[in-house]
Amino acid sequence: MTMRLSDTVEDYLKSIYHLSNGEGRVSTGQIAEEMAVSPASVTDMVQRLAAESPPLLDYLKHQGVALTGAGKKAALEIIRHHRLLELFLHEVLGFSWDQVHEEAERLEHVISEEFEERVVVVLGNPQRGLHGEPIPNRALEMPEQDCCTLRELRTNQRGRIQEVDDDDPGFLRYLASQGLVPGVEFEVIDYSPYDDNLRVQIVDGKEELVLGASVTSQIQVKVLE
Amino acid sequence: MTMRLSDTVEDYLKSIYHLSNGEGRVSTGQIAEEMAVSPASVTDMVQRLAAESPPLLDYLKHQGVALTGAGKKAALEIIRHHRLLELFLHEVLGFSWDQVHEEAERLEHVISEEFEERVVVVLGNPQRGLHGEPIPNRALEMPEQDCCTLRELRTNQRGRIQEVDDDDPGFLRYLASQGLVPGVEFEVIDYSPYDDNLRVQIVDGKEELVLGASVTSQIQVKVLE
DNA sequence: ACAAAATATTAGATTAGCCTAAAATATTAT
DNA sequence: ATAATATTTTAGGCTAATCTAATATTTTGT
Repeated sequence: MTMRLSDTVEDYLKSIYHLSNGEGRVSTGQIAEEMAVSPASVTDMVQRLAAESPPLLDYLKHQGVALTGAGKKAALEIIRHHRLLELFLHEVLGFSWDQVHEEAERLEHVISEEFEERVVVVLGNPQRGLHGEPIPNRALEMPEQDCCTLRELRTNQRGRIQEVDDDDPGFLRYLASQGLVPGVEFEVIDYSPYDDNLRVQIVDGKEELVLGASVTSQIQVKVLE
Repeated sequence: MTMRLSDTVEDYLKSIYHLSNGEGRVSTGQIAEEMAVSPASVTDMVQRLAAESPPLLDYLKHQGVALTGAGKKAALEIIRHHRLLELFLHEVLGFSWDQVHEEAERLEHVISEEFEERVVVVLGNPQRGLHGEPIPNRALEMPEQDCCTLRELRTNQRGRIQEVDDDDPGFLRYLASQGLVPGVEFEVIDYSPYDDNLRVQIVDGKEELVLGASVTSQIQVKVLE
């Protein structure tokens, strides 16, 4: 009896997916942090979701939770909605890339499968979202990704930006202003071990950029060569 | 302190608007019927809404409720969303005229003013919805309507269909199949006082149509001449 | 290995929105 | 005018989602 999930439950599943990348266990504390609710609320909720039939979470006291198959499906459905909506809001309604997240965050819970499918048709069945995120396919399978964070690269490594975090408008405007958008290729000129700064040269770009760890850890890249 | 209204509250205000046409008082029983909840739930809710500051309803025990200025504004905002969305879903995403209502019913509560405004731009600031309903303007004023129900017309009167009820997909498909869509002109050939049937000839249409009261009372028309 | 610190869980409350059953008030029909 | 019927309101309860405060468990540092 797969009941309609509340917006709140969908948000929990989505957060857990993001924290675990769909695989391992995550602590209730991490979830509380991510969702800005008290740890007690999280414990309560994860116990309820683990008690559903079928269970959406696998919960072990003091050992955190993992998504079950059903929980992962539900999370991917919402993530698919979110990414399709962000693209739709940009392409069809002209929202800027820093505005789309907030709007999609509300719409993702209420659109029908009919709406989803019509958006897919209008957009031409896109494989990646506005910020480079892979879009789960109709069968709710997430495409395999071969990436790491820019933070992990070192001097002389080259790469291509695959994906950037979509939830902070100010950060997104900053990235756009620096030309740090998905698809762009670059080379790491220098790594500074003390502050974790990277000096980066964008291919065809003008000056080099110096990027701190809080920036480089929010950019997913594919290493070239 | 005009707090964000819940979806439920918005639905109550919308129902009250529809039952009262924005003006008079409506009984708690009517609201309960319209919203498919118990009369006790309605009493509870209307008392809360009348106690808000500013009050959204004017409530007198055993005498029903009327929308206040604030309540009417809130209702019209949702109605504007609904009608713009129906048109958008049809024009941009290709939903059929009987599918749009259900989808708009959910979306109307979550779209931002930004979304609303971008839809207005894409649609060219439309004055009427997909089913002929007037769309409240940006200042949330409802255009004056000069209409009555088809049911009130009699033999030899001519008219133009202005608006049809949007909430029953089956009814809408029936109307479309009979050519009874907004803008169409017709003449009443005969009125039958016993069953309230009307014989109607559509201008440029083939055969006459015989329409029962449950159909004619859901069609708004403008009398011609 | 054990005390201190950090993290997680339980217990007890609150709020919104709904319900049913009982009581109060209006309306209608004779 | 009053009894019978309708409608409306009150009273008491339920569930989902949250909170704070108190307790329990795990992890860490010496």
